[in-house]
Amino acid sequence: MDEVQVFFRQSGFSEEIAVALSEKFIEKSFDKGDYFVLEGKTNTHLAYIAQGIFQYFYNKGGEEITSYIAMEGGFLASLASFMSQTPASENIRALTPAKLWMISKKNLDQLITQSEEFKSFYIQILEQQIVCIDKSRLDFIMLNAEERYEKMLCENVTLLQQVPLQLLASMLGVTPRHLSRIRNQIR
Amino acid sequence: MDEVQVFFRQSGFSEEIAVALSEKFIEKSFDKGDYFVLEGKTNTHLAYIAQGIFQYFYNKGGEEITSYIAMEGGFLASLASFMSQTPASENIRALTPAKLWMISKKNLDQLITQSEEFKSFYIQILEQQIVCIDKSRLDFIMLNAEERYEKMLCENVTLLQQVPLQLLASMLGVTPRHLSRIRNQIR
DNA sequence: GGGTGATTTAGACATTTGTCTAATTTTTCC
DNA sequence: GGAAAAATTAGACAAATGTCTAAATCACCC
Repeated sequence: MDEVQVFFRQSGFSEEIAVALSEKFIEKSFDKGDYFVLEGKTNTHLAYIAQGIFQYFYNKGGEEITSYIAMEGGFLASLASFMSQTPASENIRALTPAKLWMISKKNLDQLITQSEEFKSFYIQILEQQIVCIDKSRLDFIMLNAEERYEKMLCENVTLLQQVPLQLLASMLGVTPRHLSRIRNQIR
Repeated sequence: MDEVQVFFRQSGFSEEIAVALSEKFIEKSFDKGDYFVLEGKTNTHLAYIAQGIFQYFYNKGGEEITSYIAMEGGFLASLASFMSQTPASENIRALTPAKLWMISKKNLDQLITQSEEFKSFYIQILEQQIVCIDKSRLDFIMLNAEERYEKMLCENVTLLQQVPLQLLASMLGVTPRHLSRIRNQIR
């Protein structure tokens, strides 16, 4: 569990607290295709992605619609399900072999209650998440598909290299056919 | 400042704490058209909407694009600007005469630091906001314009009654021309 | 209460995006 | 290394949405 400690040390926690925190986390490996969250089941753990890529997706009449792709260094949870401990309406699965540091809702709540410092840390994380999600939402209002693709091109080259285009298309809110047109046009 | 106290009492705080909290809030009235946040200026206060309707909008080459409409009982802030105290990239203004309870970033941080109870309350608010924004973002991926309009119809009748259709169109991510078509089709 | 400006609707046409399909290229796996 | 599956591209046409414009309706103000 060394790496988790290092993470918390780098996030500004003292050695002592970092050790205490890291004890609440469990490390888990995922094969490609393994599910972290399954639609209908409650999302019991929050995770930090130490390695790998995960896909959030919904089932809409048999078709899988990708809503987000999370990568190394990000957090993983079906937010509504985890926060209110109710069945998830989305799925999350590994697109590559992956390694997660997971903490249960119960342990997280305990940490938040017990450690003033961690509580502030959690607020920071929440605030960061809000800003990110809000910006992403805004992109759908302000930009057309081509602009959204170009933004993705700038901000996340790894995504382009490692994730099938059909998933990116779905995440951009267009069909693969149309993404192909967009890519053709840019050239 | 009575109403603010009532609000905090109803949110589960003790009389004593509710009084202390309410002292940090200032009440302010807005005329229709008054700005709460101006693009380029830092959003210094977080507000609770006691009365009125507010429009979030961006300037895109002279055109005003509405990203959100906030109503009575909601919170008001340009999130990224307020949280990191940097210049806002959006505007927020009153669509109707309005009344806000405002708290400065400094006072909010103080409350969060000083009151364990308030800190937890703030986490609750953040978590609620995340879930809301995330759902709204998802609507743009999962639903087409007509479905988004119908959802708005179900969930927020007040919006339909009190906000000009051109603004709703902008918020749905379509032109007024197309919203008119959608409304015509539903009949 | 009537004029003025804002809001809403809608026609005609252009552009964007989706659907269906098939060909081509790439990846995977034994 | 080669067969099978998956991913990517693209043609042809359909549906959705935007642009420009004008008419009709509504709201507001003196």
